[in-house]
Amino acid sequence: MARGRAPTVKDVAEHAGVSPGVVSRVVNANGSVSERTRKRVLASIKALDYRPHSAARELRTRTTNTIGLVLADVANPFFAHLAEHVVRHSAEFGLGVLLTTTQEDPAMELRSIELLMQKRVRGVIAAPGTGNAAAWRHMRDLGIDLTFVDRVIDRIPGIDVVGMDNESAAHAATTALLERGHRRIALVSGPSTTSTGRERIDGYRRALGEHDIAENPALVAELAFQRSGVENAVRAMAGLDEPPTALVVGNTAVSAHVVRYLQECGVRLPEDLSVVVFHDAEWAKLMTPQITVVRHQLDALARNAVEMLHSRMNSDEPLRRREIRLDSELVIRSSVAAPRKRRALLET
Amino acid sequence: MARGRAPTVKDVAEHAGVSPGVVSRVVNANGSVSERTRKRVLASIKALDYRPHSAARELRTRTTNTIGLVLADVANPFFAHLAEHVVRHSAEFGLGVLLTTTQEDPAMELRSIELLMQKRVRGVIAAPGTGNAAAWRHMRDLGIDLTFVDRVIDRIPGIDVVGMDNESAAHAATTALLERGHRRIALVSGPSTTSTGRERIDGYRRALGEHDIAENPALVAELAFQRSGVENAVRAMAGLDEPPTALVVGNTAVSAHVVRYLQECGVRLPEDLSVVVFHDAEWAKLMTPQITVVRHQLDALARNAVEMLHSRMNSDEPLRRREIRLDSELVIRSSVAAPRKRRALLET
DNA sequence: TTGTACGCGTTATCAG
DNA sequence: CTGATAACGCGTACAA
Repeated sequence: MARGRAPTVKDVAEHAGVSPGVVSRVVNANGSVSERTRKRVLASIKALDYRPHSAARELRTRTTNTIGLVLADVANPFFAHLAEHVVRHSAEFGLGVLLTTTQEDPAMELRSIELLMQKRVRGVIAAPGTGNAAAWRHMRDLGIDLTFVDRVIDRIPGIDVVGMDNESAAHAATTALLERGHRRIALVSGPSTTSTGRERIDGYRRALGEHDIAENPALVAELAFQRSGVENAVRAMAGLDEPPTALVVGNTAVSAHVVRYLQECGVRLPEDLSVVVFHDAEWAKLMTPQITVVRHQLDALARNAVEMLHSRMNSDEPLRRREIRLDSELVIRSSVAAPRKRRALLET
Repeated sequence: MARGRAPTVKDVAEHAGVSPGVVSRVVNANGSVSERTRKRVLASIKALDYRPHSAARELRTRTTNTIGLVLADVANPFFAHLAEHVVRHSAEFGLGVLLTTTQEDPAMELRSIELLMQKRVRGVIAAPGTGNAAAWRHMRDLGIDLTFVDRVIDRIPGIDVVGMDNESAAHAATTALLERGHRRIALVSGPSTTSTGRERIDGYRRALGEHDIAENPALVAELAFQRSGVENAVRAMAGLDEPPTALVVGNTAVSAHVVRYLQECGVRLPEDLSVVVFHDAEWAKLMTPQITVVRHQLDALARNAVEMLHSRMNSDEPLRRREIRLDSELVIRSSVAAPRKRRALLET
């Protein structure tokens, strides 16, 4: 719908009987201007409902107050909370957030990157997927500051990272199960092509090793971040001659599906299976039994990401690459118990 | 971090031995250009890694491919899913999405509006709160196309709306309970200052009326979209001489808290209380019993919103205001049953 | 303290 | 089919 053109500095200047330069100085609290004319200009601005044109300003100053946020799937409660916090903290810095979603699809991620580069965003916060290392590096080389959250692509140096200490978290979760007497502990994790997947598997392994338990490959399932594959993986593990007595789910994208499928199969928690899940989603505390979770500091994660990006954006010095790892907390709930007598997990 | 300036049309033109205008025509598939030079220009673009500068283009063409999305709280699963779908469908149209969050705070909403106006976004999709009717109207008057989702501010004509048929949904939910023999049905809804709150209360009332039941004000709680107030409201209703035997929760922001508090109080579902909740969140099907829900067509909601906005953006004709109401589906699960013998709901 | 003039990168117009 | 030129709205040196 076409409307009358929005007022410009020129209009304001005319209305106030000054020159455009003066108006600019007023709105940007830049150069000096007499109090009298300042008042007059301010009045004209209000009178005309003047609003500086972002694009023009960006063009002239060669900078924006917009950042990009690239996540896999905002419908995933983990990313949803992360997004909410990032948006809130960005607003505190006066930064707008251009949100983009990839569905874990490298092609979509590439399109996101391309969009953000055209928009010349000032910086980007991203939970990177796999396969676009070159594109991310390119982005950084072009001067767009970059902060990775949650995940790392360790092939790319010079990019700040803020994530969780996944190794320790997985270690703690596994150890808690071991200490309750479990010996056959299964792990459903994300792909080991992602940093989070790798780190969580590492922590799991370390815990097993410390208890002199040989790792059983059949008990480790690397699932893509999609619903498909969940049922097969669960059935495969449950159908083993010696099925697991405990399960750690380190893949937030599928954890609800895993738990739901266990329910559907009639697996009783924690009698038949003890369960620990990464991320303290809403449902964890609503279920019966309440699910033991690894609780992340999502707000701190977001705050650090925004702050790191912001500081980097405002310093010409290419600071050394920083990496922050936040501790997670193991919240024991009733889905964890000592193993019971051996029996088949599923009636097949 | 300062980097060498990005290449411009001028650079590309030089490199290809043509004029800037030709380059522009090539990238925009606009005017006509000989195949030979087109190839050459394309090669130069690739060679220099040229990317059109969004801001410059916006300045010149007086238009953007960015829209705003204003929601209350992306951490709320309802809005999270909505956001995901909006972002995805927008991407299909080549639209970037500037996400903003208000926490149901009018002041934050106003800041969002201001940000989006400065950015001169092409259009906005918003679930508007209360108290900024004038600002929204102003935005529309300035030529920014507007589509409201989920909620309506009916004081503002000329703005497209796509929402759910809340009245029917609440009516259906209430009726399902009535038909199972419930007579004392409670309702926890959002503030009646919001359209969704009002409509859901209306539907609830109509259902009661059709069954010749007088409305009991003590059984209707209008809760703000915040956690606080949940416990008091629940306790107040449970403490009545004649406590409700069924409950409809029409406020997605607090529904999980309501259910959790009921659990904590030892209220058994559905024996002590039948429950229906708006929005089919992840946890509804994970709980024991599984919760009966009103399931919305969130993807259709988002798709319609984006499509309406897109069509409006691309037609100079100020089309008549359109309003779309999507049906919701009542998904009966085991949290609903016939009322049992009367007993106190809480041991006080 | 204020005004002027130029350039940011792009596209539309108009001659050639 | 191509090239030159102006203008989009703003900030900023520099001159007044």
